[in-house]
Amino acid sequence: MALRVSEVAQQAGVSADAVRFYEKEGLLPSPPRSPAGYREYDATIPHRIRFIKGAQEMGLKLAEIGELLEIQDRGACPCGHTKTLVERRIAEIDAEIDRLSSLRTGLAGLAELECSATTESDLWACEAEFRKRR
Amino acid sequence: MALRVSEVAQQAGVSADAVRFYEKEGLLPSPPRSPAGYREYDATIPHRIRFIKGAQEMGLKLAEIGELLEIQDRGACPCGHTKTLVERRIAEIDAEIDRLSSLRTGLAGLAELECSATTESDLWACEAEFRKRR
DNA sequence: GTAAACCTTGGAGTGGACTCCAAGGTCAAG
DNA sequence: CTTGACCTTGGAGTCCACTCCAAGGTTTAC
Repeated sequence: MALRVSEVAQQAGVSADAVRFYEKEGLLPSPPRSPAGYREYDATIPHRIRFIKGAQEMGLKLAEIGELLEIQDRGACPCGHTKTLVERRIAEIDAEIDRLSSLRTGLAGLAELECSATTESDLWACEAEFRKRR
Repeated sequence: MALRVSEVAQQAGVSADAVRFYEKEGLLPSPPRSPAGYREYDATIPHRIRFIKGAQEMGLKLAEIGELLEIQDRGACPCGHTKTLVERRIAEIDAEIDRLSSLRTGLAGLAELECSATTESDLWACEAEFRKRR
């Protein structure tokens, strides 16, 4: 009935090492142990791990996900807190998209340059050209 | 006449530790030393460091910048190589922008949800909702 | 009975670009 | 002559989310 660490890992799509790591970091509760000391998980744990992975894909850090889970485990709804984290993350994403967009523009201009391998065109010239174009 | 490590660092806008680090990584030549063993840089080095920082801002890794500088130091024009790196980097940026954009869409939807702190709305509900919206 | 396939633990290693530290040497000013 | 600001080196620490390992114990299959 009870799931072993690698079964949980396989169901959640992560490694057994990762499951133990999440436990060590406090994202998963310490499960009961078999007489031999093996971890015995109940069937809800893979769900919890998939939540962790989902939140991670949204760009949240393990520490942040841990906070959310902690609030949740205390019986409260962490949605307000989640919203704060999500909004902060959206702001970060917007900043990052802006940064990457202007970077892309700069690089695309650089790539277009006629910078054939003749004597005077060199790396510094490329870079000087790039600077001009900003 | 010769510049000391912290003067170079200050002119280039980096730390003295970073200058020594670049030397160790092969991005800067080992400069001549004073009788006491102090590094003595010529005036072109801050320019080289600013180039490194510029290339870094474009998202190139130190190892890649090192390759470029090595070609350059051998007297060849690294522009062809640069172009390859730049084009690869543009592709990475495009992929990253796409990823962030769809992430943003998902998160924005999540943030809009009426997920007030009543009994049944919890983290898992938020997440289930998020999954539906993809 | 033995081999394969699990499980346990603690601890080290990864990448990237540094930063910080200790323990000592050097140099100019007052 | 001492204070303080520089310089040298090697090596450790940072962040993040793991992964990999060794050295052992357990369980399962044949």
